[in-house]
Amino acid sequence: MSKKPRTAITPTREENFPEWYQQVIKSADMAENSPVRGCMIIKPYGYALWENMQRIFDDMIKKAEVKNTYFPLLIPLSFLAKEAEHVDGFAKECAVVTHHRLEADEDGGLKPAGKLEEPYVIRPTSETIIGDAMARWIQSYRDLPLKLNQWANVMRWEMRTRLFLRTSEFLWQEGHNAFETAEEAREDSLKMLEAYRHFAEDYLALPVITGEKTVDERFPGAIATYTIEAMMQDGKALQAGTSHDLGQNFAKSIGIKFQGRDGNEEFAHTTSWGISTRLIGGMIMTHADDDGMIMPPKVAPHQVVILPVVKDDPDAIYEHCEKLKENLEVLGARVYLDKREMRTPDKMWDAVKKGIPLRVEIGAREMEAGQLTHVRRDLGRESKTTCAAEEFLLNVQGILDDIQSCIYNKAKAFMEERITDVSTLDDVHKHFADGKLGFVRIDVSCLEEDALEPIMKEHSLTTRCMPFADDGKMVLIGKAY
RNA sequence: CGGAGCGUAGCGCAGUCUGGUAGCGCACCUGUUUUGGGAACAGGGGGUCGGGGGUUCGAAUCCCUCCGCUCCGACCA
Repeated sequence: MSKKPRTAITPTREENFPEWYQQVIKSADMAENSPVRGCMIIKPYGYALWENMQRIFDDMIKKAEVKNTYFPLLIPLSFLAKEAEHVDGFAKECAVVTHHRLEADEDGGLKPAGKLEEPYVIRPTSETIIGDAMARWIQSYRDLPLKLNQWANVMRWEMRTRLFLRTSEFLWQEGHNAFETAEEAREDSLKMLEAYRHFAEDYLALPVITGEKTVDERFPGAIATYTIEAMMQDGKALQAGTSHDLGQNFAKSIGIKFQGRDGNEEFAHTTSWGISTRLIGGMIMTHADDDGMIMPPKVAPHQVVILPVVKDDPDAIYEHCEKLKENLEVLGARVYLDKREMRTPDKMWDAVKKGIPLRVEIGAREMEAGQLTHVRRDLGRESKTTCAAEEFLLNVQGILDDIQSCIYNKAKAFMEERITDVSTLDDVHKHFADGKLGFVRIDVSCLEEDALEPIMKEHSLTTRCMPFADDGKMVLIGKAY
C-alpha cells in the first residue's frame, strides 16, 4: 500500500516540471498550440482570465491618466531602424512583410506577388511608431505629459516557445509616456513599476521583487529598465513586468521635440512599460499544484462553482441552485452552476483542475435542511465544511479574500526561503553546483569581477535585478524563464 | 539556430528493428444498473498512421525531403 495518492496531473511537479506545466494548461482548458508555429490559441477559460486581468489593470492606468489608443500592427522598416540599440535588440526576432498580394503559381497553389517597396515588420513592440505620432502631436511643453497605452498583440520570432511564457505572438499592454523633464520620466517609470507590483501582488497573488535591471539586461535603447521579478515553484525567476526609462534616446532618434518654457527647442523624455499574457504562465507556475490550476479569486473566471448532486429529481435541485447562484451574484461573486450531464465526481475534478477557488456542493439532504457543503481549492478536502446556506452567503466574500491572501502568503514564503545571501562568487558557484534552488543575493561589486562570467555560464544564470529594497547595493542572481 | 527525442482515433500509447487486412487504454455515442467523491456491464462510431516524393506485387514499417512538437543549450517578456 505504498501507492501514492492519485494526482489529477501527471507527471507531478517533482517528476517533470515543464511537462507538468503543459498538462496543467491542457487540463484547465486554458490554451493550446495552434497550426502556426509558436503561436497559441487561448481558449475561452484562459481568455476569460485575461479579460479579468485586462479590466483591472486598465482601470488602474486610467486612474493614472493614461489614454488608450490603437496603432498599426505593421511598422515601416525604416522606423525600427531609427534607434540603433533598438534595432540590434529586435532585428533577429522580427517577422517581415514583403508582399501585398497572392497569385496562382504553376502548381495550382498561391505565391506572394506585389513586392513592397519598403517592407514592414510586424511590431515586436511599438516605441517607434508611437514615437512617430508623438513627434507630430507634441509641439510645446503644454502638450506634455502625453500618456498613451494600447492593448495589442505583438510578434517576436522566438526560437523556443512555451504556452503563455514565451510565444511568438502574445497579448500585452504597452504604455508609452512622454515628459518634459528627465526627472518626470524617471518618476513615471518607477510609478508604473509600482502599478505592476500592486497588480501582481494584490490581484494575481504573485509576490515579486522590484528592482532595476543590470546594464546587460536592459531593454534595447533604454537608460534604465525596472522590473518585477517573481519566483516559480522550480526556483526559476520570471520577469513578470518591466518599465523603461528611455531618457531622450528615442525622442532624439524619432524627433519628439517641443518648445520649452524658455522658448528653446528640447527633446522629450519618454518611458515605456508592459505586461503580457506571460503573467498567466507565472500564475500557473506559482500557484498550481499536482491537481492542476489554482486561480487567485480576484481574477478567477469563476470564483465559485456550484455542483448540484443530482439524484431522482434534478429540477428541484437545479432550481434551488439557480437561486443560490443569483444570491451569490448579488454579492458580486462570479459563479458557475455546473448543470452539465456528467457524473458528479467528474465535474468535481474538472473544477479542481480548472482551479476554481471555491466549490459548493448541494444534494437533496442539504437542500431540505437549507444547507450546503463548500470546499476550498487551495486547501482541498480538509477544508470541506457543511453549513447553513445563509451563513455561507454572509461569509463567502471573506472566504474568497482568505484564499487570495493564503495563496499569496504561501508563494511569498516560498520565495523568501529560497533567496540566499552569499558573499563571494565561490559561494554562488557552490550554491548552484549543490543543486539548490532560487536566487542568491550578492554585493553588486561582483559584477565587475572576471570570474563571474564563467560561473554564470556554467549554471546558466542571469542577473535578475538590483532590488530597490537593498538600495541597489546588492544583485539577485538565478536561473530564469 | 546547434544537440537529442518524438509525430498512429479527441487524449495517452503499442505496432516500425524483421514490409503482408489499423490495434490497445481512456474519452465519445446507445441501452441497463448506478450516483455525497476519478462507476459496472453490453453494444457501437471514429484513422488516406504529420505532408510530399521514392523503392516494392504490397509501406505506419525501408530511403529522400519538407512541416510541426517536446527536452537540453545559445537568444529573448
